Amino acid sequence: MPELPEVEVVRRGLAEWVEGRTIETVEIRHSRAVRAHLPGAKDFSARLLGRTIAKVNRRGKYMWLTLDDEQAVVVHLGMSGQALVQPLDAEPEKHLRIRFTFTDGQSSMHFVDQRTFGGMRVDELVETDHAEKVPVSVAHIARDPLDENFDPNLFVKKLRTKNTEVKRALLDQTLMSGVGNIYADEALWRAQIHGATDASTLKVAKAQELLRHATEVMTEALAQGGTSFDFLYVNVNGESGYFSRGLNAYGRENEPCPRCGNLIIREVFMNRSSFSCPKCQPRRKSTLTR
DNA sequence: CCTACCACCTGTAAGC
DNA sequence: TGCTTACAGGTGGTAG
Repeated sequence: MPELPEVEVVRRGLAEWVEGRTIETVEIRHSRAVRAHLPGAKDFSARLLGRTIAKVNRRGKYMWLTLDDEQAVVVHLGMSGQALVQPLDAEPEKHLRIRFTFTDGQSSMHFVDQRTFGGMRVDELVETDHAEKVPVSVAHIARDPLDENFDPNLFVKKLRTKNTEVKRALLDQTLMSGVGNIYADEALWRAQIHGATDASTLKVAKAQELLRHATEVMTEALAQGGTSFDFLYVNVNGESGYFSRGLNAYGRENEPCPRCGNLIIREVFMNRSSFSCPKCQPRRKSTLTR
């Protein structure tokens, strides 16, 4: 599951089901799922056996299971990862990559990932601003707009210094995290900005408005359990979210724009699809210097 | 330093 | 019915 709302849905589920539980067994069924753990799969398991999960945290699209003040298990879902809470006797899913059981003998945690772009690693925690600790591999990720210490003015400032297109900047997780292809298109539609607009040409007020829309659309999506087009995007109980019905542009090529009725178009940008309304979000001539 | 590109995978749907 | 091509909620490494 990918963007902030979907990851937060999973984080909440894990917080409910695994916080306070002690890991009894770790089964790695596909080494690629722990490829980011450089000391290897054996070391990964060894570091987890007998450890208790204190808390489940998130920044942007990254989650981590905090073990203590020094260490955490980073969980990244990539394009197709799922974290599921399953009964002990559940049939292994086709793409089950990692399985944890706990000493209470209750349910197990399954990390399922069709495309294996996601994975887990055990990481040291390092201190960031506001005396907060994050895993080393998450330290380069900016705070997301649902983070109480997120600084809107800092984001607006960074956005406006970028010599690139605004959609590319929205997807840059070092400016603000959590936004992916769906919510970038939805925020741009709400703000009536074409994604190819030079980020540096946005007025402060327009940049603030764009940020507000990004925050609002992700908050609304979270309240609906996230966006699911299929069973790849589900919560820890395997249930889909309902926000796909709240999308105004993403995936709606040739459908009328809910605001003006013109047909939504699809364009290829950064080797992926972008959806926009040609009337509400007119493309302007770029002055990007390259 | 900054920005742009694409490889990394598996599965599905559409086109011929 | 195949076979081929395009595409899918992300990102890290690297080339320029």
